[in-house]
Amino acid sequence: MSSFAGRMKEYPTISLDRFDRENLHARAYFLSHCHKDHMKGLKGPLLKRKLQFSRTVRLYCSFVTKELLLNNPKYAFWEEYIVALELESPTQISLVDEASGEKEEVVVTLLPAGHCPGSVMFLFEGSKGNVLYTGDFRFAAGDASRIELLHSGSRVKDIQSVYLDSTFYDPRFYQIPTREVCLKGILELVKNWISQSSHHVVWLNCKAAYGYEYLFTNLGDEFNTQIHVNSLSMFKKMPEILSYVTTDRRTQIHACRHPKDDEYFQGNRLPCGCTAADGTPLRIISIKPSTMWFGERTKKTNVIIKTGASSFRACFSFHSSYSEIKDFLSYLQPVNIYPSVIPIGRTLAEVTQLLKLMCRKQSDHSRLIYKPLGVLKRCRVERPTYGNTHKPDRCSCCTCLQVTVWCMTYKTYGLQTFAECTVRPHLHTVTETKTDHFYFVEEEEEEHEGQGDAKPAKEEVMKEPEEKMEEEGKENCHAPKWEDFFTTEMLTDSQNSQSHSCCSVTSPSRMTGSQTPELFSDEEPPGNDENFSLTLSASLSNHSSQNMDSCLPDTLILAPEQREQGNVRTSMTSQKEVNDGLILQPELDEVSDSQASSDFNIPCTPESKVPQPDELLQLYRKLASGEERKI
DNA sequence: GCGATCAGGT
DNA sequence: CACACCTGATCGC
Repeated sequence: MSSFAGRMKEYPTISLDRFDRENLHARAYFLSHCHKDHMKGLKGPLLKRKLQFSRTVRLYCSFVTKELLLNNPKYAFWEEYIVALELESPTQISLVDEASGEKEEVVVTLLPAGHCPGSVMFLFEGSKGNVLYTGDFRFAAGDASRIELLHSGSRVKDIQSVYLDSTFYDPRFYQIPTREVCLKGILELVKNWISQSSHHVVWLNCKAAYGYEYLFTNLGDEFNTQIHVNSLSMFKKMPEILSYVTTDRRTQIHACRHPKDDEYFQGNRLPCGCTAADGTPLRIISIKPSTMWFGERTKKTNVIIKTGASSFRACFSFHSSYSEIKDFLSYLQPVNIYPSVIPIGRTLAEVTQLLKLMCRKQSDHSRLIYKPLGVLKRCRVERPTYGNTHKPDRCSCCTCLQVTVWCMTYKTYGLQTFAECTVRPHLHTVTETKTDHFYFVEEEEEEHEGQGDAKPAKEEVMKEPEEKMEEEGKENCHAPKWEDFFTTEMLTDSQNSQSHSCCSVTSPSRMTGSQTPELFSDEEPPGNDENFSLTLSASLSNHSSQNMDSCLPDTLILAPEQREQGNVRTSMTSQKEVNDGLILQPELDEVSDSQASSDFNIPCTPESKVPQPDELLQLYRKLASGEERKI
């Protein structure tokens, strides 16, 4: 449940998903989706009064959210103040202080969040950088890379902060079966039951929340039926959903909920009654969608659990799992991540600490220059060596003794390239990329201010020396290992995602590798069931033992405790080595820096700042005079 | 009487 | 197996 206070550090005059307290002073409101925990204060009389006296304050949301919101009469007063925005369509919004007239412009883009109908993330782009507020979301691994508007050209945008749905950001929730797998399990369970006779019916015991609709549409398609619900009004303008629901209770699949004091519900399982129109008793099973999660080393997952003679739980999650969140964050690499939910049993400090591991490293700016180069094959060009046996590379464009370039190309995670000049550094700019080479050349201006000394011609500084790979051992011949680039914490995740890392087109459902979910599990002691259990027996397994499968030899993922212990040790070591200048850590820098490669054929990020010639000149002078650490 | 908040249940 | 929401008790205005 969201505990987000409503405001973002970068754009504090905006309020999102909270409408009380300080949020009463916002210049604009944003609603990510229509769940109550994101609507706190939305019907408050103070806010209502404020709107009546305002000419500019509006509530921005998706069209579907607007429809769902206004379906509730308590929120009807919002109608004239809501501005529905199209998905994936950047829109400029003026944030006006009505007292002073002061104005700030921000561009907002709604990105589908996969949480419930109408749910979106908000991407804000303005003077304080790019900020992503996720609302609640369920992304599968790899989904972020498919969202065009998170990219500028082929690169991921520079995200300053992510305000994150961290509901399951805890290693305990390492894996939640994919929607596809869960759906398959439910379809099979329903099929096995309702095919027995027309009096066999299924009750989907759904909470009163939006988000189950795709379950209805898939069941409807599969069994060519409609799903019985209490009301159609909220879907009246949504034909995609409307055609799958009905208020006619003569159907085999129900998602109705019990009306208050409904006599039918007393002692019965189906809220709308337990007999057919002709008086025949219905044979009812209930399926309760619930979140199920599985540990890192779990091999088998069961997406259906039998909880009683005629009751089941079915795996269903509105939120991304830990591994899905990590995949998402690894891809975006924001500078800051702020949790909007504290998982049960955790503290804010713990979650914040865990999220720090996923933030872009910000330390030691002076040593590193970030150069996003586009999409290349993974390769390491050079590894810094400080021993006597390895001769430093000489920069061929000048007297610079050593230029060390790290190249990591990894489509799923975005390209990061890092350059370090340890002696008399120059500012080099990438102008060309190839499969296994890239080139650094001097910037071409600087002519007007004459230091008069040699202006190096545009030429190659360094290529990949194939032989350098030998020192890494044979296993490193083809590509660098992830250990070389990330902390162990990140690595562990990367190991898990090796399969998708190498092929970003791989189905996201394959993210968790070898884990082949089983469809059904039985919590009941054996022998207490009716004949229906026979139809399931082939795929039943013991739920309580599911986490004991972790020792199976084909489980490749490390255990959490191993991972964490290893992480602490390795992180400390690598940090020391970084401090000692022995190992380069991948670092990112401001986007404006990245845009210096003017002849690189990927379009610039619109909001980024291209350095002016005079700024570059100053930079060069500082570098030349050995002031590199102040850059 | 109304709204906010919390606990507890599903 | 930790979603979101409802109900009821309590408190303050």
